[in-house]
Amino acid sequence: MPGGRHDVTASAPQTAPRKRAGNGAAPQDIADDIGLDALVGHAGYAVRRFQIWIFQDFIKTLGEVDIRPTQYSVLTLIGANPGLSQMAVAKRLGIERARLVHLLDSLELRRYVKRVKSKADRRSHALHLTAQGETALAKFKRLAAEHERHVEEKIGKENRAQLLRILAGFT
Amino acid sequence: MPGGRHDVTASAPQTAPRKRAGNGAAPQDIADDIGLDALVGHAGYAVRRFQIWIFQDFIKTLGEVDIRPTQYSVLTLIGANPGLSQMAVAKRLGIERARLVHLLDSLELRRYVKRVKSKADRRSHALHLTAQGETALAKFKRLAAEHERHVEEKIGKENRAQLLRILAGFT
DNA sequence: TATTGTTATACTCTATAACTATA
DNA sequence: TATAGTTATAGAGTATAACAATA
Repeated sequence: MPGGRHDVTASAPQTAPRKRAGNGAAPQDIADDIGLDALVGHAGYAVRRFQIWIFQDFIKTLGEVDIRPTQYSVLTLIGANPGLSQMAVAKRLGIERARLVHLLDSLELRRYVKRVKSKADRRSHALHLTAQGETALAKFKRLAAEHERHVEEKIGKENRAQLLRILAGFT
Repeated sequence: MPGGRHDVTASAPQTAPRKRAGNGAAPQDIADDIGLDALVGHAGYAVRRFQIWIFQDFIKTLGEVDIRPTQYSVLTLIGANPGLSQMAVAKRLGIERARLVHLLDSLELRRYVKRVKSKADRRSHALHLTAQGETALAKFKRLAAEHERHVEEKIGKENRAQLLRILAGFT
């Protein structure tokens, strides 16, 4: 990528913000003084930019184990609620059930998850982590916690807590 | 859509939050008591879910004019900075320049934008709104402001302001 | 009839690479 | 040689529709 804003290479800039004051999150590394007009007042714009940054840091931090945010959320949910059906997981995480099929295919191939035929309802599968999946998830959680520290370094501990409080209703 | 969490049909629930206390953003309409475990502590998860909600409300609110968030951001940026090159717009908004080509193709087809050959650098195009584009953008901004009010109703005026402050560095 | 998992298709978005015309 | 715009391709992700097995 040609040195764009999506660059996550420097994960903790915290060292003295330049130009526009702010909280340590410095977007304008290079001098482009282009006004955003109405965009600065739109929550969606800021949220989207932040979400891109945060996902890229997550992907990078968990790069060594090749786990992406959605895969992590699926594994965590199954780990905390063994026996869930695919529909239940899809609904809880807001993933299309058609897409979950492929996500689980790949997680099953990697031996993290197994589909067990449900006896109660023979249409559905009960989802479980394998022993290997449990071990792996523990490591993923440690890396995810590291990613979370990057977020703190980026926006500040207090602001991160505020954010979680404000958005708690959407989880 | 089978009544999922992505449902944006009821845009302003504000009327008495049920179950988990919170700020009016109610995710658990139906009784599924599935624990999220580590996910509740991850800013990225909450931010992603919120971003999906906010974009869907934007798309719905600007549905009558068929303008999506990215198109709106491009039009707004050009409107505020006439003569920008495609590279400048792409960099400022964090869009791949390859993708911007198609975005501009469609906006040019709809007569909102025109590409003018730059005399200074004959490789680049100076981007401008057409008269029609100016008029249309004014309407888009009114609708976007309406969308922004939906956000306020959803998370609260104070929280929205906090959010903008916390994420100001990412715009 | 309705639901679960599945397959398939289309469209959006991201990430690259390569080409052209300029610089 | 480097850059601006373009074209093309591959991979996620989203949104649908339809089908088989089962309820």
